[in-house]
Amino acid sequence: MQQVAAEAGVSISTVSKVINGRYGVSAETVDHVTQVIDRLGYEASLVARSLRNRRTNVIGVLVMDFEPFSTEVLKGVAEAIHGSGYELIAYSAGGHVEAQVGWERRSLTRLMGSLVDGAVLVTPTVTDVQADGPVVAVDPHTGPSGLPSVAADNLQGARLGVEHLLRSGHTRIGMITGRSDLLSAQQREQGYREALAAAGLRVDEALVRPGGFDPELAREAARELLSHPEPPTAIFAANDLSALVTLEVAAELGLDVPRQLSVVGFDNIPESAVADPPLTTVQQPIRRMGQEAADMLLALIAGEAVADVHRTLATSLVLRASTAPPTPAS
Amino acid sequence: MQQVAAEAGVSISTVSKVINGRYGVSAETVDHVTQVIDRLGYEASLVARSLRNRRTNVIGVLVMDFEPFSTEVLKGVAEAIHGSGYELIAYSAGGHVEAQVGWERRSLTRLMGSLVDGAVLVTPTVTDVQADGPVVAVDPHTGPSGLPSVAADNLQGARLGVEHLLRSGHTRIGMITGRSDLLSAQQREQGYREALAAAGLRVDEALVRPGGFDPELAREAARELLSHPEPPTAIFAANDLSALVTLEVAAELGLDVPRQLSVVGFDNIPESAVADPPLTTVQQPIRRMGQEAADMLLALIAGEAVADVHRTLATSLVLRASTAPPTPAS
DNA sequence: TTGAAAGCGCTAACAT
DNA sequence: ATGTTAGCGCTTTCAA
Repeated sequence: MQQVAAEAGVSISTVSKVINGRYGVSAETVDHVTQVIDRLGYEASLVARSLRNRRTNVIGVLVMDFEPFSTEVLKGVAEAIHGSGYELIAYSAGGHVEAQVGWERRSLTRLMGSLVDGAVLVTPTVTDVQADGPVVAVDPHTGPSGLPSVAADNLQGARLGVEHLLRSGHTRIGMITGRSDLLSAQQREQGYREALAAAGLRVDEALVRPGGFDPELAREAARELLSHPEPPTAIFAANDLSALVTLEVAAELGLDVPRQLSVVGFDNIPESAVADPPLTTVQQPIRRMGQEAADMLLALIAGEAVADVHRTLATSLVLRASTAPPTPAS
Repeated sequence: MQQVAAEAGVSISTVSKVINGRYGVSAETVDHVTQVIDRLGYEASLVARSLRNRRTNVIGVLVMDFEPFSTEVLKGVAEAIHGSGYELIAYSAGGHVEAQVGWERRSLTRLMGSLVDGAVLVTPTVTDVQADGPVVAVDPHTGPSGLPSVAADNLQGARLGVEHLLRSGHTRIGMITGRSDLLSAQQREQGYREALAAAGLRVDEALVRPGGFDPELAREAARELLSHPEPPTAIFAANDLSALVTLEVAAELGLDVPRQLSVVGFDNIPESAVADPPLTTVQQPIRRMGQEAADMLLALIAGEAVADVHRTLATSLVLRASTAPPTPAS
């Protein structure tokens, strides 16, 4: 900015006024300074500007790490932001081990109040944060709390998946559960139990094994289920990763999917479509979640009243080739 | 920071010293201040710190928009950054129309020199930028120029795709080309021509139609090719989007793919795996490109000499169901 | 060992 | 219409 001022032969503040379109500058000066700016390819430093201004016109997406889920949310947010005049910054503290716990609060204090006018927090574990600006949580791990939030309907999704199996004629349906400290996992298990109950079926606790959203734990759980003296004819996994592992275990044991075993997952990650066989799964509308969160955030920033601060988006069943009616013979 | 200082009964500068582990503070004071910091959940503002320091320990990924390609690069960069101690910021000016041209320079001047120590520029059109820090371009549209860059081997990829068709026995192979102002598109066309030439085949210019990487143009091109009096038995499309459109046109015309027409795409976007039929295509190692770019950037920031500043990564053929030998009858 | 003061690039209130 | 000055939150001399 100094360069521009020197080059144009005016003061720094005049340049600032030109850039920000403030009154009190002659049209002539505006022209001249504008030309110099263009010639030098100057653009105000986002940082310096943020430090001085309360408003930055930037919204932030704070993530623990850039993985498939968070980047999908990011795409949704970007779509919703288009044409709003806002810029977008996605921030990850880098996923180092020490940064694990409390990354939400840390990231928030680092960016909010400067740099960003509001933030979307993706899959936070802690939601009792307070920041000096609007914050919307996407898929909070501990459920809707103080923070406005957008999440998928895990309960309904799980019922969808299990009901599909029930309709196919399965009655002995096992489940590989998720991380018990996460609300999403609890709800998926609850949906499983509710669907069975609604069908008048009793839950055989021996068929509910912990998978912890973890491939190795899930592998163990799948082995246990399939080596049960009276094994299930279908397995509902709390996430696709666990379902994919179940597919592998079934292959190891020489079980034909879907003829001898049906498998339903949850998430619909890209890998599921190209699995062998392609996985039938419950899809979360991740992009939509990002869009809704961004819409909500924009409204919050604009000071508008937001009616439903805890939104739940419907999930849907994606039918592929890992499910079929049970074979009477088996 | 004022709060912390007040709470701890010390000066602001002492707090700063504690945070940055500077010498000249008693162990006792360090302990006390650290406790207060933890209790208040304080974290230094990234912005204020950037403004003062030359070094920020943050690297930036600058994109025009958050779409599938750029987010895939982002994932690769994130992987490479893990454990390096760097934080990651991805920035998009928002994709508004006025920001279209020259977004690379603008973003760069906005963020570099403050906020980020170095940047990865994704698919820039302009590469003659100069910033006061290292910059690496991923898949620059105009080819390797001044900027260090990482790109896929478009030439080799195109040959791979066309050679697959040739090996299957096709001799009448059409092409839907890409945006002629983009190097990647030019190279893909060149690869097509070279592969045919290497097979001793002459290129029938009537079978090379412009698709511009645009669905509508591509649709038109596909229609022209397939309504040719002597239509090709196979089509190589410059990108998956065009190939997918070609599949649609073939279906409209009642052509069976791959029995009556083989189609090969380029990119391997997720949609291609679930197309009908699943598309055989040339895959770009997008994640790897992000990783390589990040590795290079890190080395550049560390002041290390980087031998190969223009890297080209090999592409590979993904065989799916849209190709087959030509039917002698047709 | 600690604190006071200057300054990073910018904007806004104020003075000319 | 233009320039001067203070200060955003932080780090870093430098002095106490």
